Amino acid sequence: MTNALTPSATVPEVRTLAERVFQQLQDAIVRGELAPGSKITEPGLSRTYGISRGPLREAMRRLEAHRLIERVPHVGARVVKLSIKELLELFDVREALESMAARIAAEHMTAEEITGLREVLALHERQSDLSRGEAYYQREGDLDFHYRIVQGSHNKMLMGMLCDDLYYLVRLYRTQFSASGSRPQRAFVEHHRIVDAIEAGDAELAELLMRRHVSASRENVVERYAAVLDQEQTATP
Amino acid sequence: MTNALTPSATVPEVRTLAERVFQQLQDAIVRGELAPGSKITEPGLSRTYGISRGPLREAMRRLEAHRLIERVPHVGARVVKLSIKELLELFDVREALESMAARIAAEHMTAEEITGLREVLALHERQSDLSRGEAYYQREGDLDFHYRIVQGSHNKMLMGMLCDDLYYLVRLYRTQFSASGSRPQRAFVEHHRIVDAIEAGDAELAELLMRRHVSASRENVVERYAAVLDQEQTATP
DNA sequence: GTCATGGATATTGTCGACAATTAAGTGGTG
DNA sequence: CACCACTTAATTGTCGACAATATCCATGAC
Repeated sequence: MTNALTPSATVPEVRTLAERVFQQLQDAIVRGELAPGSKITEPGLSRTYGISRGPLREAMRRLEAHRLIERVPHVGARVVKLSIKELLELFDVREALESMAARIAAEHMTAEEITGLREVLALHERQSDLSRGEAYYQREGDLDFHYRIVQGSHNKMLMGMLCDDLYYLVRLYRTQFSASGSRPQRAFVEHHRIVDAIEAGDAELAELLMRRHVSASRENVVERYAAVLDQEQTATP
Repeated sequence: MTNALTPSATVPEVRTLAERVFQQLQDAIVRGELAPGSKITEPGLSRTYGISRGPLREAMRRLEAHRLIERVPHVGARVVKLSIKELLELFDVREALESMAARIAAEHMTAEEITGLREVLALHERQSDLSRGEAYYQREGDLDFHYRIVQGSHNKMLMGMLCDDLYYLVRLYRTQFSASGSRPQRAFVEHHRIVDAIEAGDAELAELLMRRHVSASRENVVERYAAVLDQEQTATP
């Protein structure tokens, strides 16, 4: 299976210009090269990527549909900038969808898929031993884990919503809030328990554990955000 | 509040051609005027709606993002045709998202919104008394109810996913599977109980009830589908 | 000094034409 | 009769130019 987390590995089979520039823009936004909240103009991007405005507009439409940019008619487009409120909304949606995905995955995941899931877990454990505190890979690994569970649900609609839309926002939030890897080992334990439940075919438990897992991640964000606010308070009174 | 279920009432403030034709196409698809699975071509639609292909393509991109049409590069686009499998997937997603919406709504819905919700319920009850078996309005009313709860969550991401995307698919499925209103009075009771839970601020209960409500609706679809299959079996052995 | 008004400028929206690709129809051959 | 190659037609992808709209800035009035 190709690693779903590296779409930048240019597949030669990109059929259309609009599609290619869409992926490029998506990548640039998620990586933070296009700053959140910054205005993007059609002539500018047109020059940057060396294409006409036609395909570019289609790419922007797709970005808009994926919630990576926001457009206002006759005004322009800006890279999305998640507020803390919107970030928490994102976590609520994730909690709902991913817990459902875990439930269905527990019922429909194949033995091979479960094996692959365990391998991902082992790989992450090794990486976390080697480069302790190397948050980036941990986080990417975390998303890889969630990725595979969603795909294990074999529910195309779920896969589309989570893998094609929300997970790009999740990665964007990491760059935007510069979220370093927190609560590392605890997340590992939670991941293991979720896989155990899936392997046992215990749909209800898998759902509950995934729900708690996402919820805990959400609470972690809330705490970190509160800490940042508190620090700003004391720093500039 | 404007009725969210009648987007056909042409708002004079449609800023752009692409947006207008997008709404027109969306309406035509949901109403069944464009048959599910039928191929739609750009020159054809361009002539039909009297616009050039530029804005038309943008409208089609939006329709694709909303999962109302499916496109293949260099080949063309077809109106989406839900299989029974995809329909059930849709219900799974609805169950996840709407139960979450009910939970949040129980925590954040204002008194005015709850009053409006009760009025919708009363209206439906009157309509169901008057025109018994008039499934269409019952079903539209059902969606109106769900609509308001999602909006009561004040979660823009949830609202976008459900109201802007999934509910159009739900309406499409009705035309496609010619789903007449089944289990009418039972749904009413469930609706009432959900509102009661929301009004009491009981988030957990509201979530549970909504989950059962959508799940029951899903099971109803499964039964009806099985019945249709069975009928076809006996009819043409 | 502040606010309103007007025009200049840049950006977005729309259009028609050309190029690239696919699907279909036609003819020929084993 | 079936199958394959080629031609042809239609559709999609892409481009550059023009029109419509919003933003910005300067000017003037109160």
